[in-house]
Amino acid sequence: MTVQRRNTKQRTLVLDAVRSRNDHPTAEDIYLDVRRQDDKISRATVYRNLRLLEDTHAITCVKAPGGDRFDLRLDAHAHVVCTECGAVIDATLPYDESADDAVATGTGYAVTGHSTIFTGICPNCQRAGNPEQ
Amino acid sequence: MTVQRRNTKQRTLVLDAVRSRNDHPTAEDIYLDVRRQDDKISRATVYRNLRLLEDTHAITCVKAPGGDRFDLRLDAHAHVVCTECGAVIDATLPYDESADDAVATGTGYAVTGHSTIFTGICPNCQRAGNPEQ
DNA sequence: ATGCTTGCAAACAGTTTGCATCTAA
DNA sequence: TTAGATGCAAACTGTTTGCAAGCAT
Repeated sequence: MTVQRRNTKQRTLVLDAVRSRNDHPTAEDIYLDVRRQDDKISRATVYRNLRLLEDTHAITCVKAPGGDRFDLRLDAHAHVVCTECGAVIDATLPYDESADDAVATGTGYAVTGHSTIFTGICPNCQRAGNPEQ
Repeated sequence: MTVQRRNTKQRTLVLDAVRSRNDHPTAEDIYLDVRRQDDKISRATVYRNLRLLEDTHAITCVKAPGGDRFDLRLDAHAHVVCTECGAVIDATLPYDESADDAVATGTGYAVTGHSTIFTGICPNCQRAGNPEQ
């Protein structure tokens, strides 16, 4: 039987915070957002609930360099990270499930999925000018 | 003009250590390997040289959950990570450069590349049995 | 000689954990 | 009532950095 979960005010705040933004916030971003509603909530609670909501499949998590980013979308999809400012957006590219089978066959691993992260420079940072790179 | 680099014993040891294994070692793995040749080398030197060799394109680095893994291969390619034991191997899958253009066009980002990580369970861990997952 | 490199220790970022207290069910 | 959840502080992991001494060029 599955573990019992309780509906605490804090858990709801964290879930709502993730669902209220589509810019792939960090745990710290969520902490700061939630702090505005409840100035007693601790980082530990935010981290614990983000993990728990992830385990529960209520949210997903993008393993980006520099730290995990949280996502209200539940379907597998690729992301693009700006190497200048760290912004993360969804990639306009369909998730290719057939690749999982191909790699499973080729490697012998029991493949459960894959994650693709594109790197580049976002329109804003391109405009802001890039002195020597 | 490009910055001057010196050929120190430590730098050579680190490069050789990465080149002598194809199992995508962590910085700590390399540190331990190199320590066997030079018991005075420090972690800081290993980390500094790994970064420098990466910048120099002498080695590459795989951003895996739990820490960077270093790779003697210089061509872009996908990886498969075992979620049980952390083993990282090369994926049997060609790197798709056309995806970069597609995403650049779709998002407005100046895409420089992408990295794909498959997750799954390696043959060893499958054999070792997986009690309840 | 010059200045890139080293080793050491301390700092750092992101995240997790032990524990006493609190609270949803 | 009681087991899950919280807040706090401390611990932890992976990595970077300041600094004085060392060594490649």
